[in-house]
Amino acid sequence: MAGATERSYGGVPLTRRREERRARLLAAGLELFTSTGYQQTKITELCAAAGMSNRGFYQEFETKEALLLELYAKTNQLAHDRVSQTLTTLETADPAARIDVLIDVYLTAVTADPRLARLNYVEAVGVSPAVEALHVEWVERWSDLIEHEADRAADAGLAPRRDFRLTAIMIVGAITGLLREWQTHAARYPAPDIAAEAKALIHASITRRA
Amino acid sequence: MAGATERSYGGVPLTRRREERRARLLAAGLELFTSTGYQQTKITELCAAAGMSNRGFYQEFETKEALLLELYAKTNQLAHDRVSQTLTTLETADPAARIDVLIDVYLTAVTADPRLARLNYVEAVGVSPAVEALHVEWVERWSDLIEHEADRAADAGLAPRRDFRLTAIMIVGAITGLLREWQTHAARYPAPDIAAEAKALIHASITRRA
DNA sequence: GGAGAGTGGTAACGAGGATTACCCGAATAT
DNA sequence: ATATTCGGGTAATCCTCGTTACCACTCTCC
Repeated sequence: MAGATERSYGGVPLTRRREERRARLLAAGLELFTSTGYQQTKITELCAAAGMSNRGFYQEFETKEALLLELYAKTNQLAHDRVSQTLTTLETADPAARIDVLIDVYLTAVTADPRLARLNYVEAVGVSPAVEALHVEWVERWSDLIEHEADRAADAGLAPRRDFRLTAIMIVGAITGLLREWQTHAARYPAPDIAAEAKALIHASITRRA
Repeated sequence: MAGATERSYGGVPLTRRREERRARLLAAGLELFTSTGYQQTKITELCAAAGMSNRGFYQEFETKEALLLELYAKTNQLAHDRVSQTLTTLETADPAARIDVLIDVYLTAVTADPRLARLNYVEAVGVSPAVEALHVEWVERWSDLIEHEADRAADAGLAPRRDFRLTAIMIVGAITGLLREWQTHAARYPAPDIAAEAKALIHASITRRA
């Protein structure tokens, strides 16, 4: 009845083993969802790839969708953390430079592993209301960030003062769409070229006078 | 043995009835795929919505995927026809005007019914290799068209001469992504505003000097 | 008017796969 | 050392849905 103390098996405490299994399932999910496809991936396959039995899965996740949601959130969270952290170190930089860095950091994060791009921009699209809701949430978050940068640019006189909301949403959609296409041609088009296109796009959208 | 002549039932010949059923199934598919969601839609529901029995479906389509493919292709084909037809009537117009018209015609076609946007940019994403293949095919086609327009702009001295391939693909991805976001906010953002953003984006991408 | 073929609906079949009940083996505590 | 409890794997269950076999009905042609 020592419910408080943690029993360890094989010298490894419960929480650690859970973490490890969780990590292995996430890795297996990323791999299979982006090769076999999300819908086509069976729970059993997932477990096999993660080196555990069918049951192990249900110990960690409610459903396959929950695993997808976590993968999606994790990727975005990581990218967002990196971007916002980088931006705080550039507090004094000029708005144009901030935007370039923003793009670079984001693209580096999501193109480092093409599977992440495929996961986020193909496999996680239209899966379920819950996934769509999470997507919308992240679009909001990214739009806020871009809108804020656009406002800074306007303050600095680099862009006209106006409501950048729709523009920000469009930019998020555009980058998303760009990467959605990129991941099928990843071999052909290097990430830096993508970044150049994205930068041109975002600068033009914000500074346009129309 | 009058294999050539067509038997008619209820005064309606076979081919016409098939056409009508096909049309009703397509309509039901568009409706259900975009409300219930593609994956969640059962064949039985599809048939119920189309006012026919389970069997009617298999008479016209191999699988649910085939129906989706046809819907997808049809939407793109229609938009493409309109765009290319309009462009031929503008043979003499200046490149910038052609691009604006291109955007207007395309966006009008796919935003006329928000369901079309949802179908193309959400429900039909990541469904299966076949659907992805069709998507890639259409991206190619649209990219060719845009690349061609970009070359014309370059010829006219409105843009630098360069390889516009990646830019064209990006533009397709960007418009796609923009519409993917738009369809969730359709109520809030009017189509003309979207068109303005899209035009700014495409002009900037083509004329950029970097 | 009847024979025969075409058409469409109903209902049952069967596969695929998520979920869970059960059992065995491992690790602690007395 | 052994009783006790916890963790994990296997395998059966159950359910959902796509698919199709069969039947009743309608229409044409002789």
